[in-house]
Amino acid sequence: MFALVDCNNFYASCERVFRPDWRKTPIAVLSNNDACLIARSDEVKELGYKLGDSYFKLRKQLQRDGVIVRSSNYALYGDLSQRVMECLEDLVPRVEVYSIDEAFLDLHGIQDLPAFSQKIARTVRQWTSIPVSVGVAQTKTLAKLANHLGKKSRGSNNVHIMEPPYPLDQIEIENVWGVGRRLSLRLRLMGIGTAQDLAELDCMTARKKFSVVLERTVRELRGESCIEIEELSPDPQHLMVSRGFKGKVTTKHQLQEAVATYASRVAEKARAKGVYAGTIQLFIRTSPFSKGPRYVNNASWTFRNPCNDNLSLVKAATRCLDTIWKEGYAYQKAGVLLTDLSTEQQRITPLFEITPRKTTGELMRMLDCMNQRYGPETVRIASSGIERPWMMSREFLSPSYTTRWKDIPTVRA
DNA sequence: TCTGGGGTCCTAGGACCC
DNA sequence: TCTGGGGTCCTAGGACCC
Repeated sequence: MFALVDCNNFYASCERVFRPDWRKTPIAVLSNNDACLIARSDEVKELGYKLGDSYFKLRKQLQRDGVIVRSSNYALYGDLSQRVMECLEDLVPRVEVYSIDEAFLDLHGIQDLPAFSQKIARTVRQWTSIPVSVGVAQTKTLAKLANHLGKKSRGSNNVHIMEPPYPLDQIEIENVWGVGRRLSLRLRLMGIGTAQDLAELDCMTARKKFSVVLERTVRELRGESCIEIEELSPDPQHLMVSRGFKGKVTTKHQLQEAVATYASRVAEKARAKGVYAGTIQLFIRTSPFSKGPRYVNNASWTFRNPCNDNLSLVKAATRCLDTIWKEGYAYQKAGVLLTDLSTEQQRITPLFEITPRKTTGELMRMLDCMNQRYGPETVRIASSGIERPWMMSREFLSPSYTTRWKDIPTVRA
């Protein structure tokens, strides 16, 4: 048996952890640049606000409805997520961290599933203050659906154990894990509208007309487990840092600052994951929504010696920018992508290359250490800019209660 | 006034090889 | 004056997920 543990309204719940006075207050969390709604507490959902609604259109309404609005604070959410996952790892031996707010658990051999599932929900709530829902079933796909059903039926303490006969006819095809917008449209045209219909689809047809992925989904819906728990997350294939700007960027100097900032950030990520980049790719673009002239381009640079230090990556990204920069456009976004990643063991160093100076590695270790201790970007490359007017706005940012010394809450007894 | 960010996997099709 | 068959590898693009 598998369980899917899912944090309820995760970002909104995180904002409440250190603000118990907001327990019953409606809370909405905004995307980067405070652009649109990406998370809502139950109260906000009940008020009728939709995911992806743009903030500036709703500002007054939200104010009238007494909704607390927050900018997204990934430092906080990431840290609280880790606490939830550690809590789960304490309860069961095999846990797959599936996303920032979800995990699959292997419940093989557990006798009293209802009692154990309740215990999971209770313990996570007690230890981390984050409410979760638990769905239990025979396959991962079914556990996802069990979770979905559990959330729909209130009062069941957010635990739902699904046993045959599965109530698949109550589930719309769009809610099946692995069936997205395009697939559901195609399936509906074939008269497949519920999870039950999909479970009844012939496996060969699923594979031939669609793909092996859909065939797996069909089998999983029938109770045949095809997707295993993956405890260890494999080494990443790509790493990317991209952001939209606050306002538009029209000068090369400012775009260069952004590119250096993103390249530094992605370098940091690579070091944290212990991987080296074989190739770096830069893209810049104007807004796809604006009426002005459009421009999208990318350039890449392949290293003879795979690397993950800020200096090499910023230098390469800047070179890429030189080749694609064009005057006269209002840039809206840029991104830096690392590919051809290798680990220390896999890393190929050319036979006759001068090995990179040891000091670079040392320098990066010191840099990471200081930035971890005193906050992100305490020490950074000068070309990433000082004032940085293009940097995304986060007007309603809450403190990073758990990851920043100066933000640690004070308790008075 | 705005419209997120970061991943994975699969498939189709072209280049190239014998 | 014609043009098979069977591979591999790579890339781009499309689908999905959160």
